[in-house]
Amino acid sequence: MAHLKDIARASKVSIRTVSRALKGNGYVDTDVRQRVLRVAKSFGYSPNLTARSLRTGKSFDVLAALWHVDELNMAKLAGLEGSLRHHDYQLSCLFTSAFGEDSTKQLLQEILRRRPAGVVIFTDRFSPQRDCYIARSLVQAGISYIMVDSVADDVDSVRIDRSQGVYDAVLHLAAGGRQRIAYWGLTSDSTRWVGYLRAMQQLGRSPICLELEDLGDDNLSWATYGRKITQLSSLPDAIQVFSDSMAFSLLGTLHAAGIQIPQQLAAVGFDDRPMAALAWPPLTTVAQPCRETGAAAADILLQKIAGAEAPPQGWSRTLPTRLVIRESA
Amino acid sequence: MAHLKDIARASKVSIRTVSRALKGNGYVDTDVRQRVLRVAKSFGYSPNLTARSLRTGKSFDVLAALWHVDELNMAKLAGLEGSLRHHDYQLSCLFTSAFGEDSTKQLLQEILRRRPAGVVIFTDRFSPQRDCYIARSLVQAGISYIMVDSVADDVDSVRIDRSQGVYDAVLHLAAGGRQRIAYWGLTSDSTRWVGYLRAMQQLGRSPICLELEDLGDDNLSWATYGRKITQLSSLPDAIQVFSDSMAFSLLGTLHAAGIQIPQQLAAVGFDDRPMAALAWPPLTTVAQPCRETGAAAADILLQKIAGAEAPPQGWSRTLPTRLVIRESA
DNA sequence: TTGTAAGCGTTATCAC
DNA sequence: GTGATAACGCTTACAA
Repeated sequence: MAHLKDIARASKVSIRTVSRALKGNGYVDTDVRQRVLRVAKSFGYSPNLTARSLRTGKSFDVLAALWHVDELNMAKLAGLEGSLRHHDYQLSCLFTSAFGEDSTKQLLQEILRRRPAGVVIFTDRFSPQRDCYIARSLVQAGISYIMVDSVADDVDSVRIDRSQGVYDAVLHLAAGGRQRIAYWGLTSDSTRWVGYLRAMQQLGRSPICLELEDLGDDNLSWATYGRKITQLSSLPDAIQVFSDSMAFSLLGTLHAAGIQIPQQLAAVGFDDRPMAALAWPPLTTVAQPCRETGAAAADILLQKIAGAEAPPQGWSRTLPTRLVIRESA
Repeated sequence: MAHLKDIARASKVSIRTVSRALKGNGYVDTDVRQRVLRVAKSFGYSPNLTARSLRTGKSFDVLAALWHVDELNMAKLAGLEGSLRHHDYQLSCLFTSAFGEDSTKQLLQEILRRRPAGVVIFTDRFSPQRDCYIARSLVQAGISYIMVDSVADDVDSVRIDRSQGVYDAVLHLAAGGRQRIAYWGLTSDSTRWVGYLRAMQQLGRSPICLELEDLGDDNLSWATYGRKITQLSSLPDAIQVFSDSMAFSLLGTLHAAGIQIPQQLAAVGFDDRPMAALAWPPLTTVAQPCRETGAAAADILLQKIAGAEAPPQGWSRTLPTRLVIRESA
């Protein structure tokens, strides 16, 4: 692998001149520049990034830390990497699942050890206090960060407008003539529930929550709940489901109970996992803007790294979802 | 951030001694070592990896290149990262989807530019020639590599014994009393088909292939094919399906056609995606050993990086699948 | 057992 | 415009 020195020798100029010619940041005679560029190309030169980093004190590594190993995060990661690469940054990953006890501390240590230019935290959406702690620690260490999907509102995060997504879906159900639109989900994520309530209020209807009384029992699977739904004395004619996963369970259960979808009951999921298109009937669902989320995270993080001022509304950004209408509703 | 110099000054010894004390590779007086270690700890010292890399000429970056953005690769990636981290290597990612035309060339250029210690190629299982080309290029550039799931047999790759997986599944179906066990899949991946044929031969039965005559038409979705299956004049009583995705389509279709699963027809998928457990009925399927695949890739790659001799049978390794029995078969 | 000094490949300062 | 030369923080011969 060729070095600056080799090119300097071959072009009969000094290293400094080669450096200037290649980066185009100083005055170099046009002829000399041409020659140097040609030689560099013929040598297949590409700078040693390690040396550059050491000298400039700058890193071009962005570290992503992930809790959930799933396809949604994978797509967000892909969007992130594409944007970073476009700006000559590289993406490294850290899967927290491989950490043991005291994983947050270990994660932070590992981050500090690697001295990345910035960090992207893909939160698990269930630990706002942890998010805050991590954010504080990183700020203190002088490392730029952006989170993805944090529900803590005092950290910089790219968020997805889940509330609006559910709102849109419920209005779609109503527009389709559905009268009794229910919600089946978890209270631990309030954003979707809030969107449902807003929509029902907008429609002037009373909310119907399918959260059954013994939901606290973790041993009952979603499928079991689905079966309970089919046994309700009065079935709703539409259900907004928390996630595609739960919607899948429900769909099968409804089929098994002989309930026609969407004729008797419409169902809408959330996430738009690839499987949604393969369900029977193909699942209408609220799509997360995965690639865009990753791209937005890259955009914000690079600005922070560059030392830009935070915009008046802060760094956080909320991206819209997209209702994907298929056959289930 | 503290440097070796700072610790040396504070401990009243030379940089060299600090280095030795911390790495434990030379003779250092016990007292001195204790003191240095204490000071280093109080300073929160951690070595500058960039400087170390530059000096030693070694990189501790492993680069993973991925074609498919899905949860299976994500799990393999997680397994890979965990193992690498355990050996103080870090994992960087490159998603080929973000490359434009001529993506293979671009990918190789990007790999060379970054000078990683090694490369893991997560192939798309459909381009053996490309795999070979990439492998040759990397070897020529002196970069250690390992592939994941390559179907080219002259490259080093961690493979999954899909053939055996399907074989096991078909035998399971037979053990459950199924008489007419069919296979529904793509010919483009022959490994699974071969496993099916082997099993049927072992059972002394004739294979039943559900690949319908107009399978060449890409516009027909899997669901459409599923419907065709329900319309067969004589239905099989078990189907080994190519993938969980296709099995999902099929399951819904069969339900819609009023076919009881597994009573009338048993179905087995392949992959064990998380969704499989949520299907109705929960899908019996052949699980890919994702984390293990990633770990094996790390293991082999690190050996190659260390300059170890290839074992007599070559670097490639084939991992067993695991039959996950749920309710669909 | 410990210290001195050179060097990894780049970038940046300054004088010519 | 261009060229010596120092410096980034670490590792490692070699000397003491």
